[in-house]
Amino acid sequence: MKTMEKNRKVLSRSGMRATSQRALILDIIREGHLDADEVYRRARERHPRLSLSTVYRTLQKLKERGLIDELHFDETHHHYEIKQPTGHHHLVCLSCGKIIEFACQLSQKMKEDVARQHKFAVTGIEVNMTGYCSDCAKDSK
Amino acid sequence: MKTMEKNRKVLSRSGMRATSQRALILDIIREGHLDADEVYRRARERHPRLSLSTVYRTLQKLKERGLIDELHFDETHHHYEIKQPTGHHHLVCLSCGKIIEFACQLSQKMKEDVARQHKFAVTGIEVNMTGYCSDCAKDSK
DNA sequence: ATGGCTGCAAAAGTTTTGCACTTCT
DNA sequence: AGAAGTGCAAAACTTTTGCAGCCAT
Repeated sequence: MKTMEKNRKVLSRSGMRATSQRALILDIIREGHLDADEVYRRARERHPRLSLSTVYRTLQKLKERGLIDELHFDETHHHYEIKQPTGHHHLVCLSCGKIIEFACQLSQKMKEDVARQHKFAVTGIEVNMTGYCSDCAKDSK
Repeated sequence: MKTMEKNRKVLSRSGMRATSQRALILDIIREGHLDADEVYRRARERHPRLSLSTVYRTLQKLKERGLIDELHFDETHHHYEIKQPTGHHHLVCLSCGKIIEFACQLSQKMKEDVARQHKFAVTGIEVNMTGYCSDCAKDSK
């Protein structure tokens, strides 16, 4: 598998040992905005002896090294996504659970405003909106 | 206590039974952006037989009725605050943990942009920034 | 009075940790 | 070889639930 080789290189370049478990987990995170348990279940299909601890430890480490981002939706657990070059934020459909990414030029300005007004050195920003997607077209009034 | 009477009225008006536990919990949430366990600990000082289950059930119900908002910071548990008339968002200092509220006129526009571009009916928005407050003045570069 | 609420205990769900063994470099 | 990573089991932490009795309306 070509992509596995690429994943190993990404890991090495970030100063992490390139194990098969990590390459696999990285591969799976590219599939979407998954939580730890979903990563675990998908990974087990290809590597049945993988443990959930390894998933958690790997997610932690990938986050520290800046290879993935952690998302905090309205739930008791987190979701993860591959770090992307352009900043973006998320919409969560309350009906079907779909997660939609949206680009946002305003959030940059928002950061600057806050930094100026509160003398706050911003290192991260997360914007999450909830609602109903066009497919679900809820008659919520 | 005058404020307890007020809390009971708030509860009744929202169609909830006004119990002493709920009035107390509402009172304590006014103290800040607390998580369930912190609400529990503070509440026990005034009502030692209060159970943690009641705290969770009450927070759940207050959220449903729109009396409080749930915040999702970079943690495995949630925080709560009294619902306020004007929308605002939060800064979390990574050094001292302080939470700063900031008003934001841009988020309204952000919602409108998203609604238009993705045909998404927005019901909620949460903006959280992390960084370092002026007191901590980190030499993070 | 009666339906909702509470406390307690137990369970469920999520994340972390200790340790012996394995793998990467 | 040595350090870092893994699997397993157990623990820790957060939240939910069943149930008998209590309380607000």
